[in-house]
Amino acid sequence: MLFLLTIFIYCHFKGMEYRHEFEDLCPVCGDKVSGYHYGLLTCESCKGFFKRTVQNNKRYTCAENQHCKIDKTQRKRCPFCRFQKCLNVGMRLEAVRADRMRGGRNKFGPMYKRDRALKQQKKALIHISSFKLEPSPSLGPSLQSESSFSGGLSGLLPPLTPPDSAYVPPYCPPSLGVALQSHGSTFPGQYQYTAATPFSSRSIKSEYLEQYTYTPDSPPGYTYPEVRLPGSPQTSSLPPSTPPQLVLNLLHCEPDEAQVRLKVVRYLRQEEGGHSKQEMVSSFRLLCIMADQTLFSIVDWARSCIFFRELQVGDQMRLLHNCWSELLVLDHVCRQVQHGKEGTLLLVTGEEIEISSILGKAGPPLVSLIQRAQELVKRLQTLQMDRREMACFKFLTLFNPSVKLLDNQAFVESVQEQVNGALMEYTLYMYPQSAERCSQLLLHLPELRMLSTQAEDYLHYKHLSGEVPCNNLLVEMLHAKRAVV
DNA sequence: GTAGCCTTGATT
DNA sequence: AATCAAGGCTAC
Repeated sequence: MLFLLTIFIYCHFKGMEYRHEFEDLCPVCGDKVSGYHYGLLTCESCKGFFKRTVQNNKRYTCAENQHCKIDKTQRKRCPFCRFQKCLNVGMRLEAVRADRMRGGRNKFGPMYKRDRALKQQKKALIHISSFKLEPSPSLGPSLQSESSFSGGLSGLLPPLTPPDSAYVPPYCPPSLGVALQSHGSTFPGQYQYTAATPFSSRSIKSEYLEQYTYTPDSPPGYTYPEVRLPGSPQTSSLPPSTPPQLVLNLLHCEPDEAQVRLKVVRYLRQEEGGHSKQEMVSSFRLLCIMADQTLFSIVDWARSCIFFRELQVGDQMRLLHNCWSELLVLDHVCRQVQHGKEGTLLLVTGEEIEISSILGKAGPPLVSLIQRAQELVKRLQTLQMDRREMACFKFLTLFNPSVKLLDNQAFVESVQEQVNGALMEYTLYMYPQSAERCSQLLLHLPELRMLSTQAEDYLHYKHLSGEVPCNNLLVEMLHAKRAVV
């Protein structure tokens, strides 16, 4: 009986949500919608705000912690957060015309039409079956269905018991357990859209889809390629009309590179300082410390991540034990893809080193590892893999459904599926001219896995010969995995 | 700077 | 001719 009541309440709640969805409320501030503006249905004021911001290249700063609530009454208080929300819900920079031409239509016309039809369809469906738990998957995500609610994504998750943060499995190795449960080490500044970045170095070209970078400190000369040119052939079925919200959310989980860099550099200095000048810290040892610190930041990233933080600590550990080396390799590879300079490697510390200088000193196993990784980097560079796709890769790696003995296997599988779907949708949306882009990207995951296995083997070998510093997370992970397998 | 209303002009 | 999403104008 209680079960039925729960179902009823749940249905009722979902029903309310759907009703909400079709009310004409601005996804940014909740005010009344006045029409499609810059990619989606918004109110007149947010339309104007978005236009002023983009046209005048405005830069705002947030006086709080960049999480200000934006509603009708408070929308004027923090333009930074308002603009961030505009971007988050999917307002399109490229719909603001650089030439300020008035009137006419832009390329979004068909998209608006399609969205209207989709909304109608969905409305009809909900009218017919108002007690259905989930909307028909065949309808696909609506333009604004998820973005209309600040907590929209949690609605996608199955109901879960709250994570039991006090529980530590008996086999829990010390430092990972501590890292997973400590609450003082998260990065305060996660990646956020900043009002300054998208327009800082160039003007917005009307009708061109420019992909803007989210990193405040990405190399100044590096711009992402322009895709979906006006004349580019479209596939027979229209690409999705907005980027899937999930992909945007995944990117938001990314840690602040500058913070990670600072942390690692600080730790390395401390480590170097602890030794006298005579006993210089070996480069391999430094490399281990760097990797170790990177691993800590990866664990920190995972802990604060959407989906992952919903899991119980036991499952969190199992997932991390499974993929730590893959995530480390992926971190390295992604950094190189973004770095984009052939012949040099960009370290997590921000230092740039010549590959030739390493190859000269390193032994054959490390040389092979570096070369193999560089080949992967090259292939991903050719594909021009973007940051959002990289964020998806991290999640696909972390939520590996083949990990055994999980308490919540179904959840991990569902995340894998959701991210996979979102990546597919994202690539279709962003790169409609290459329908097979998603699979082209995914083809590289096995190589990533093989690389990480090779790296683990190398580390294990080095560990056995006593060259890896003790008491680090790296070794702990190495042992944990080998103990299980 | 904000936001409501006005003008414009390609598309239908 | 009607539509409607761009940019413009202006009282606040």
